[in-house]
Amino acid sequence: MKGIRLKSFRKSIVKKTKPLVVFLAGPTAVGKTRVSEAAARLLNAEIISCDSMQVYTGLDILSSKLPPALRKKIPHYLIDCVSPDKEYDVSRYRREAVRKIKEICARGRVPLFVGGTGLYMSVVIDGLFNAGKPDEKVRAKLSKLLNDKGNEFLYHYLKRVDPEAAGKIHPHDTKRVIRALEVFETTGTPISVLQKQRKGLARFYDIRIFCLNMDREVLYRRINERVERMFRQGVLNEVVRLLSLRLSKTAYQAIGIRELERYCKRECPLEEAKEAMKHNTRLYAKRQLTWFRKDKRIQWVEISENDKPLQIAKRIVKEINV
RNA sequence: GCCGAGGUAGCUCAGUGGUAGAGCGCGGCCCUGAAAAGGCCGGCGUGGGGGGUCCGAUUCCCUCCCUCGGCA
Repeated sequence: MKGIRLKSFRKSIVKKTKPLVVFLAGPTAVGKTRVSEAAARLLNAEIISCDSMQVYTGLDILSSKLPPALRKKIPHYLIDCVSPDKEYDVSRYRREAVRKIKEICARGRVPLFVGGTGLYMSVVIDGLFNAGKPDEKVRAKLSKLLNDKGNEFLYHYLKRVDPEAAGKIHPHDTKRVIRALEVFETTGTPISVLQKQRKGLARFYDIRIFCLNMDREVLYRRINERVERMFRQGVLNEVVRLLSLRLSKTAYQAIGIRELERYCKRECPLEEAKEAMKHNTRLYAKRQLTWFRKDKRIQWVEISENDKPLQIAKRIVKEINV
């Protein structure tokens, strides 16, 4: 019995010719960050953040970043790499993340992605179709069309040029209708055709995806507590500072900014803004879970609040070695 | 103790003698260059307990329990 187990263990090591890349996902406030430290140590890994808001400098409390002092022992990448007055998007994330993977693997270490932005994760793993940069001019033109003629008109336009994409997009989802039309107008090719042309990393890397999850009620309680903590740490000052800059469209959508902006403009009491932050964060966590649930490659790690980060990390590492 | 108001979804409340809705909350889902964004779908219920009238009660009557307000 022991011999067999040892044999298959050796075999699995020999078989692993592709470099290992690990993803640690999970809804907001589930405890990814604290587990990542322990997991990185056990795996001899370097951490690549997979979070659309932690890329921004200045969104420290809002995005619950690990303080810089605590990031020193293990290298962390793609945190604090862009100013909040700059736009950031999936494409740029993917480019930078793929570069980091190569660098880390070249050093003989393991890239460990940690974060809750599902789209960023999927784009790193499965690739992104190439449609060139977004064209603000075309976008503006299409928005104007939307304003003047309404979403049904825009949707019918899409239905004519790209029925396949139209079939997948709801007429009310104007953001996606516009994007599909933008791609068609700038490239002359329907987005539904381009979307099939993506190259993933699975051929070159041994990719393992883990998603932390816990009882929903406990998670929601933790989210509420986290928001309360943010206020004790001074989110209000942080947001006031951010609002004095010219925030980019992408940075502006972090949960907490619009809510506290309303308070600053005296449009609502502080308590209402705070409750809105809690609520929006809970909805966000729910959407994250829906996204992750869809990906059948994910290995779920059910945890309870009292589990020690090291124990959780050990469970994950054990799964990897199976 | 007496008088009044009321007990319907997780919460606030509508409504009807033919087994019930609304808002919020909650749940599920979609997603490919804005993703902490954007969009779609779902009522999730022993109608306070018991009894009576009626073909039929959440609705009418009686009783008990509970909550709130007033008087003691």
